[in-house]
Amino acid sequence: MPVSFDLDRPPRQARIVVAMSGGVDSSVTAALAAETGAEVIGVTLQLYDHGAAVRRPGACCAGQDIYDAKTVAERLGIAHYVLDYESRFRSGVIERFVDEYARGRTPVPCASCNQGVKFVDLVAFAKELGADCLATGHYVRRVVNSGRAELHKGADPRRDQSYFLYGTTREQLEFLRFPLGDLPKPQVRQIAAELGLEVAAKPDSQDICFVPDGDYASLVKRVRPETAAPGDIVDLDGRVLGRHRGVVHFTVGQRRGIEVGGQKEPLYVVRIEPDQARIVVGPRVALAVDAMRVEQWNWIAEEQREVSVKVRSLAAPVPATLDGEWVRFAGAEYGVAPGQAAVVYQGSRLLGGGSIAQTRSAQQSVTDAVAA
RNA sequence: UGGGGCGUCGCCAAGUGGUAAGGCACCGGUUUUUGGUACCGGCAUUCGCAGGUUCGAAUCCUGCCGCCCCAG
Repeated sequence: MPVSFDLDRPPRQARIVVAMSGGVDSSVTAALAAETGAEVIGVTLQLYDHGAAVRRPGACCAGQDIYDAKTVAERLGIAHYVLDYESRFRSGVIERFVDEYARGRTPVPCASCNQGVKFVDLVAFAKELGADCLATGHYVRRVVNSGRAELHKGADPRRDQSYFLYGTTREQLEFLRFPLGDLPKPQVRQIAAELGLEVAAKPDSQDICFVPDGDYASLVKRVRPETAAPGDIVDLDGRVLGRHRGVVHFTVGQRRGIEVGGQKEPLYVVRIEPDQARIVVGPRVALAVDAMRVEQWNWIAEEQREVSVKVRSLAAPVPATLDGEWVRFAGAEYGVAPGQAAVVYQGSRLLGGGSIAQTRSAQQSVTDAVAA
């Protein structure tokens, strides 16, 4: 039984563009689209030089992945295009990524990728092709309620990817389809296997797609050498505890890599001061935060006051109250890093989100100004 | 060169005759389409060095080396 893509026209007359990364998820998405009887066009974005990443299993849209996508498209008998989006990806995702680190913040490149390259540029391209929709393999659900599209978490809570899609606009959402949102991952792999897709057992992607070996620090240092400047590691009172090899190696809430021993309890990064090349560390309690300021909000739904919010992709949402740009947590949150996304939910529905700009310590109730 | 104290894993630190706790750091793994967190596992055949006593010592004795403090 074919999955419905909820189109205005009968499938036989419709055209579906599928974003194919070369992985299992988007391959199955393409297969499901083809099953409807619609004309399906697979599109793969070449996002960065595949030289270094070509051998990485699970990397997205480098040489091997493009080949995999093409192979799947052939098997499904659908058209397939490869678009060179390298320069857009560089300016929209990679440069922003390194700039954020240079500011002492911790970016979410997957969110900016979806927000820009995928949902702006690719949507525009699909519309140019006269498509009825753009389908992707994200594990999220698009629910139409009273004629209006809502974005919900994926049915498989372990797989939900809505966190990375908070920047989706209402307009984009009208055009997007996520046929995997109701499926558990094992079933997706099973479908891939039944169809004989060679990517059926391909490992899930992980780490940052454009960073080979997960060594993002090397990339950032190359583009922004100042992030490699050595500096002091100080405690909350300013006492120097040690030295570090560049602010790029740290993120708020981080424990490992501080290399300061002899303590009674572990030390965590509490604050990053890029201008001073200084890392401020403290015990876990110093990480407690009771509010944060979020900027560049995007609202898919109507704004609400009482919500639940996620400050990282892997975490249960916690209750919070919205007050303008500020989000007050009902309890204390730990390791809230500026630059990460704050995503607001009501139940399974994603209401909106933005970028964490600064946090307020629950301990002293002082505002930590984040270096801008 | 008078007196006192100390020297146990990279750091902190238990252990004073019975066959080396723990914490921090570090390393590895698990988890994960961001970073991080968390969790699990690993991590001193050896206690400044050299002798001695003892069935048996990091623990007792002797000497040496090093460091700290007080007093000169």
